[in-house]
Amino acid sequence: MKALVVDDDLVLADVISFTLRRAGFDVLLAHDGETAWERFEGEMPEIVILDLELPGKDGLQVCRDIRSKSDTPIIMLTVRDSDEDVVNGLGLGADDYITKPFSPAQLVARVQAVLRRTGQAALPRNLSYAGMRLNPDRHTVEQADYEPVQLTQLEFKLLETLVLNSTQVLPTNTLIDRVWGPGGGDKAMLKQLVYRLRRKIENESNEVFIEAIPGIGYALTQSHGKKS
Amino acid sequence: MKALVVDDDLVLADVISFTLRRAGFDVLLAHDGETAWERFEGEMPEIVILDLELPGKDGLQVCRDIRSKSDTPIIMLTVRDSDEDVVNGLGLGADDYITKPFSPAQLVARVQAVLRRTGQAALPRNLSYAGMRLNPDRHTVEQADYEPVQLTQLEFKLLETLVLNSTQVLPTNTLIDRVWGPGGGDKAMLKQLVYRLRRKIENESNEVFIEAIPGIGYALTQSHGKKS
DNA sequence: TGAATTTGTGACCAACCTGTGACCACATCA
DNA sequence: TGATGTGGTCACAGGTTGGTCACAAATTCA
Repeated sequence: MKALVVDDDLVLADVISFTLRRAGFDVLLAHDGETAWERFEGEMPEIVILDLELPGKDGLQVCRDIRSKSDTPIIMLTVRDSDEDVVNGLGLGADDYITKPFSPAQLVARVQAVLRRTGQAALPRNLSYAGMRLNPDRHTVEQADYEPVQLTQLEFKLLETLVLNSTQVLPTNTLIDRVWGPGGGDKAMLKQLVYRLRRKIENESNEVFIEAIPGIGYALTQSHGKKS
Repeated sequence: MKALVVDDDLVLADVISFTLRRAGFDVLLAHDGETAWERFEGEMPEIVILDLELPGKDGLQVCRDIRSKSDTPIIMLTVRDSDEDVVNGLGLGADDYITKPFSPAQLVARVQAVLRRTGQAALPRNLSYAGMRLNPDRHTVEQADYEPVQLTQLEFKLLETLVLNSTQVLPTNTLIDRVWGPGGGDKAMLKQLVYRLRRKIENESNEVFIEAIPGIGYALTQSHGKKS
C-alpha cells in the first residue's frame, strides 16, 4: 500500500514518513505541488497526505487536480484551523483533515479509518450478491445451476467493484479509477469491458445484470425479468 | 436521511439539531447513552453525532455498542483533544472526530464528507414532494402507481431545484443559473427544458406540475384539480 | 519459440440529449 | 389596431453515449 506525503516542512515530512512506514506503508515524498502531481501520476498511491501550505502550487489546487483525475483518498494537513479551510477542503473532495500539531498515532488512526471507509483496505473474501459468489483467488464467479465462469483480471475487478457497492450507482469515472487505477483507463475501455463481462455472467435466468444509467455510470441490479 | 444526535448539553444539541435540519436531515435526539442506544435500535439513523461526555453510559461504550451492530457512520464530538481520545475513538470505528468549539458549517461539511465516503452520499437524499420521490443516483423520479421515470442531467437538475424550493417561485434567471451554471443557459433553453420535463413527469393524475408565473419564473404546485 | 488468451483500438449503429429556429396563442400596451 | 414580449409546441441537426463487432497489439503460457 503506497502513500504519498506532500509537505514542504522536511522535518515533519520525515516524521510522517517514518510513522507510515512503521505502519506498513510504502511512502513517496514530495515537497511542492508540482512534484506532488508528478509523483501522483507516476506512482498512483492509494492515499495522499497533503499539507495545504506549499510553495508554488497551492495545496487546495493539488487536491483539485488529483480529484479531477481520481478518487484516491486525500487527508489534508494544516496549521490553519479556520472553518473556511475545513469546509473548502472537504468540499473539494478531501476525505479527512488533520490540524497540526498532531501525534503520529492520530495520523495512522485517521489513515486507517479513511482506508477502511473507501473499501481499499482489507476487502472481505468471497463476496456474494444475489446468489452469485465471487472467488478472488481464482477469479471465478459461480451462480446456482451454472458452471463457474472464469473471468480475466479486469473483468473480475469490475465485477468486484460493482458487488462491493451493489447498493449504489457507480459513476463512470469511479469505475475507471477502480479498475485501471488513476489515469489508467477511459470510457471506451470501460464500455468494452462491460460488454465482455455481461457476455460472461448474464445467463438465461438473468438474475443479475449490469444496468447502464445514462450519463452517470453503471449499477448492479436484480430480477430483471419483471418487465411484463 | 435520519441523523441521531447524542449530547447531554441541551443547548448544544439544539444547535446541532437545528443545523442538520436546515441541511435536510431528520434529527433524532438523545441526551444519555441508554436513550441513545434505544433510539438507534428503533430508528436506524444513517449517521450518528456522538458526544463523548455523557452521564451514565460512556460515549466510547455507545460507539462500541453501535459498531457491534452496524456500520452506521459515527462522528464523535468532544472538548477533549488528547490524541488518546482521537486514537481510541477512531480505533473503535468512529468515522470522524470534531473537537468543540466548532462551527455549524464545519459540522455539516464533515457530515457530508463522511456520508460521501460511506457511499450514502450527497445531501439531501431522496427528496420528495407530493408523493413524488427523486433518486439522485439514477436521476429517476417515482410516483405512486407509475413506473420510475428516467430523467436527463438537466431535467433532473431542474426538478431538483424546484423541489428544493417548492415553497417559492423560482425566477427565470435563478433557474437558468442553477441548471446550467453561471453564464450557461438562456430563456429559450429553459423553456424547452420545462417542456421536456413536463412531458415526462406530468401524468394523468396530475398530482404535481410545473406552473409558469408570467414575467417571473416557475413554481411547483399540486393539482388544484385539473382543468378539464 | 509459437499458440492462446487478454486487452486496447477503431468502426458502426441506434438511441438519446440538447441547442436552435420556427410557429402559434395569448396578454399587455401605446 | 399593431407591436411587443412571454410561454407552449414542434421539428430538426449535431453531438454524445452506449452496445456490438472485428481486428491488432500485448501478454501469458506451454
